[in-house]
Amino acid sequence: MFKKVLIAEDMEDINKGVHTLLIELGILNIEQVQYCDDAYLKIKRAGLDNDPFEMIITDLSFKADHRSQTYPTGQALAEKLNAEFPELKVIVYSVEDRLQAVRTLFNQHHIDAYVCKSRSGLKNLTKAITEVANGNTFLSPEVSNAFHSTNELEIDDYDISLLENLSKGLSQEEISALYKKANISPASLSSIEKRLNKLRIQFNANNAIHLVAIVKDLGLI
Amino acid sequence: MFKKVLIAEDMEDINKGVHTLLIELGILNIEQVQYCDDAYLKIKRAGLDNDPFEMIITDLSFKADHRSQTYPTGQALAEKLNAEFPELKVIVYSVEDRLQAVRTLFNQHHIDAYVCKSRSGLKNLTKAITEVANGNTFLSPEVSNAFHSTNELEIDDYDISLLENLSKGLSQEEISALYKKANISPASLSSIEKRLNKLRIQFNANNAIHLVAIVKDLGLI
DNA sequence: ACAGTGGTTACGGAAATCCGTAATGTCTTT
DNA sequence: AAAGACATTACGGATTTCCGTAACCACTGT
Repeated sequence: MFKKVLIAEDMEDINKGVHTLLIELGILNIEQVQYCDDAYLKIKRAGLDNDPFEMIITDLSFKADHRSQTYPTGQALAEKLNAEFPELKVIVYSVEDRLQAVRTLFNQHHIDAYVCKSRSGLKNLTKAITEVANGNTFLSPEVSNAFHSTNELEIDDYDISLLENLSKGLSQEEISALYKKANISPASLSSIEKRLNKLRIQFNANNAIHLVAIVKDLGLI
Repeated sequence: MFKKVLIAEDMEDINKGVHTLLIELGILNIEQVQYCDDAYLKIKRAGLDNDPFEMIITDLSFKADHRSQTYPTGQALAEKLNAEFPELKVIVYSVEDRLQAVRTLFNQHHIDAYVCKSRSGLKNLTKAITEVANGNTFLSPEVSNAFHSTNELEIDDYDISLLENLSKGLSQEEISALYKKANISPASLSSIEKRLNKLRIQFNANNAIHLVAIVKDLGLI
């Protein structure tokens, strides 16, 4: 089991809950921070002191306040940690249950576990910690279908970009002009229309507004 | 100070945090539930037993699971409690910081305090409890401008309903037909167009898609 | 009673979307 | 080189959204 663990979480009460859990698991050295930047600094410091953290449990969303942050979200922190401290184990503990977000965390930033805060959040967190301690990964049941799922796999980056531009208020014609300038391949208005039509069918959307609302709810954009 | 208090909150760790706070405040009789329906039943029961709760601290959002609920959200619970137990004090303790939601909770459902879960959530909750115990109301600083504020005051429930229907994929004409059937007052296509135009200006949106994307990001819908 | 204000409705034209069809282009297979 | 599959583009028409103007109420205040 781990000996030295860091908790990053901006709500003090949850912080307390996770803290007691770690104590019950027999982890001796536990530190807590309420900002991602502090988390990074503590990990950096510990590394320099040759007494590195073995694991971090972090939330995803941190409410912004007066202090401006280099790493405003757990996502940004995870990315940085993966780049600089690849051996550090990372568990994300968040209310978010958007499959796309979970996928990128695992695939791009190589986190070791993702646990959804929910009624049985602490139970799952316990499982996650023991799994990670054994060198495995862990995925909360709420988002377990993030990977071995059949659906929505055929939506590529082009689709995402299309949806993002739509949600930014560009008309289809403006998007066409933009893609022509940027040399992005299907750039004609006609192709864009066709692609959006495909997406509408795929997501059972009545119109473009509906489509954007749906994919925003799914966390695709 | 209160003697008998109920906590409704679906995440066990936060539940624990609030619980310890209440103990520190010297409140003897504390009960907890993880579902709004259970909260209602407990309060009902206590009323029949002539030993009613004096206060409830409730979250707003409860994750849905297998059990189907009559009151799926804290909002629905607050509405029911205000109608049936008007003397019961209600404190809402939630991460939500949407001003419109806070306003309706105070104006329609007559809650006594609204506290945002945040870094200083427990501190504010303490304040809220003492204020409510003295017969006052309390509002977290994060949402204190929900009332004496200049901004976004002119977005009412009608606007919200409009945006929601838009995001559900209804065309403006369909919304018009719907409102005519439901006897909702500005029901003509023309009025709906005009209202949406106002909202677009207010939110600096280029078109309806953009508008829906923005208000979804803001959490208005 | 009267003008003024603000909200609802009506209408019309420009622009954007939705949707089907068809032409062109590109690449693979034989 | 020819044929077939597939993506991209082009075009036309129906529908919807966008936006200005104006008529029609209801309500206010001097």
